Amino acid sequence: MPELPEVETVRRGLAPVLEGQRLTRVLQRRPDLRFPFPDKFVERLTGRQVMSVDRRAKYLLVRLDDGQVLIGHLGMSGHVTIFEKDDVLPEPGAHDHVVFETDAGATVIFTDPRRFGFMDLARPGELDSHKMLAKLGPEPLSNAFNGPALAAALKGRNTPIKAALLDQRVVAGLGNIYVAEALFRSGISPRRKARTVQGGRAVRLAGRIRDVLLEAIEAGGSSLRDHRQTSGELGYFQHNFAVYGRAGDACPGCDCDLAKTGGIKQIVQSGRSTFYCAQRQR
DNA sequence: CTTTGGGCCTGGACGC
DNA sequence: TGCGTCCAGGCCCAAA
Repeated sequence: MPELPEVETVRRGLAPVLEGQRLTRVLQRRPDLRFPFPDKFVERLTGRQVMSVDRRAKYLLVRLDDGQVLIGHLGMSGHVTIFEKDDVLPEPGAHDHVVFETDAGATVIFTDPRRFGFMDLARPGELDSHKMLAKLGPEPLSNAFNGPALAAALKGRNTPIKAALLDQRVVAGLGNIYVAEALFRSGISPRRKARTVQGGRAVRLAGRIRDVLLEAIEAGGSSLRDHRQTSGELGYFQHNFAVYGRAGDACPGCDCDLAKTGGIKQIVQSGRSTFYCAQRQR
């Protein structure tokens, strides 16, 4: 489940392969992913030069020389595989949905078994008003995101802080995993009312969100260097989570009696699993 | 306005 | 072994 760090890792893998290159061939192997591909998707991409590969929240933004922007989302199971000029290409898999070739001879294959991902092509000037991007909150690694800004976004919100942090209008790019990890590091219970996360709590939470994302990006970057041909998901797999997926375990640094507390709790909030330590998160 | 819940999609884990 | 069931979850949308 690619969240911001995994998407950033993919971006870093793609940037040197695509930037400055021309897309000589684009293969679209089915009519839709989560949504239908836009009209004339292949025609509008073929021959274009890539100016930059950027990221906004969990979206990849491939800016083209004619002002169009290719928007990509990995969904749950999406990933990208990069092949250099002389690499041997595998037979196409059932879930390899889009293939890009550059004039430098690189091939980029987008694979997504569950098809929760999508691709769209914004026309020049229409990126900011795109339905998926228009309402996004601040980038958590930007200067716009800090304690006071987070406190303001949470003010008056009656939902649990867990649900509020998953709302991409509050902060853009967090998913179920990093919300759990950031709340653990902050000592804040996922069940706490969002509106009560103010002042010092909000400052601490904003800081821990930054920390955990930066650490995960760093882990993804190191794995990327080790596995030149693939990007995405690796950071996720190699990262050690303190609470996510660890129901019943003692949390790191915990000195309380596991037999008494039962360790890390797993509950369901708005239909999703939440993991936390009831002793250290209040 | 806010909040909640359904639906999309497939592979893997699990139970019988 | 083989089948059925459930779960994972990002995001939009409809409904309350």
